[in-house]
Amino acid sequence: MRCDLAQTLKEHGIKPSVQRMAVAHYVLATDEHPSADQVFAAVRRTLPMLSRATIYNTLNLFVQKGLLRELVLAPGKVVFDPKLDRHHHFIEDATGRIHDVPWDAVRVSKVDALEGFDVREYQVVMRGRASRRAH
Amino acid sequence: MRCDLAQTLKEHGIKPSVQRMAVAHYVLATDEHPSADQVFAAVRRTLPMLSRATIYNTLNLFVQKGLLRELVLAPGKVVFDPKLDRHHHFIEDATGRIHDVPWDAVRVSKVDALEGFDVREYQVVMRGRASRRAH
DNA sequence: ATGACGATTAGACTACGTCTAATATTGGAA
DNA sequence: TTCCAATATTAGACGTAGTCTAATCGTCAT
Repeated sequence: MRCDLAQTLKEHGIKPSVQRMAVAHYVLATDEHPSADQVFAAVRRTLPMLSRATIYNTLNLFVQKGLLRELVLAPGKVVFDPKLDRHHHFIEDATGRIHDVPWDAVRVSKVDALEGFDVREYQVVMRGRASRRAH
Repeated sequence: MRCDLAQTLKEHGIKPSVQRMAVAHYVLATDEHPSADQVFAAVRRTLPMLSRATIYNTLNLFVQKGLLRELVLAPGKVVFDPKLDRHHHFIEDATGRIHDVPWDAVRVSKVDALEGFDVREYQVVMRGRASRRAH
């Protein structure tokens, strides 16, 4: 996977660089939904001179190029999600923790027939308690 | 409607006050999805000494008491929505404008059967272009 | 009237994100 | 290889949304 990273970036029209590789390495590998600051902290461990501006530039570039999705699910919580496959999201009331919900776990119908709207993408956002083991 | 405002607040366990009435009057009447600052600006026109802290206190109180819903639909855009009936949301890519989508316009199934999650509420968030007249 | 409690106020403060100007890196052309 | 232009990165200043604090004000029950 490591050696494919540069390739993955190029496929999305992103010129690879040390910093971008490091960000991609972290953010594409994790199961978490990290915030910009979490990414900053994590990548900084391997690249201590990394600047805050670069993190934001890079994350925004990735979003723009379709490599990441930007999720805004709770006040003050912007979070990034590797855009591998479509899925929905479940947010725990108590902790704010975000879980992925498989695309097929719920079914949404009639979205395409929406009068007056041309839906490019959609997702279901659910809130509540995690009733069993944390997924 | 005007004279019921105090009653509405009390029904939600909120002690009425001049400031709270003014905020409620604006935020429950509008069709917009105003941000905290929009509410601040609007209510200030009638109550010029109103402080920023009061707006946030009041809006958060209303949310906590179930009178409003807090929507976080785009980065940096927290927005308030009178919690009258359930509905979904459609966000225009170009403008960020938020439209209500009637609850019955799409159908979501299987939400209650979600393994491991106890869903308290959910909504569908859609993004795309408004294809005809702005709803 | 008085005292206690809650609401409101102004303004300092924090956190997240953007902008700017200067420097460093890259890739291509000679 | 050397040079140039274009792009990426950096540090730190800046902007903005929202929170916190301490003091003041209002309300209500006694």
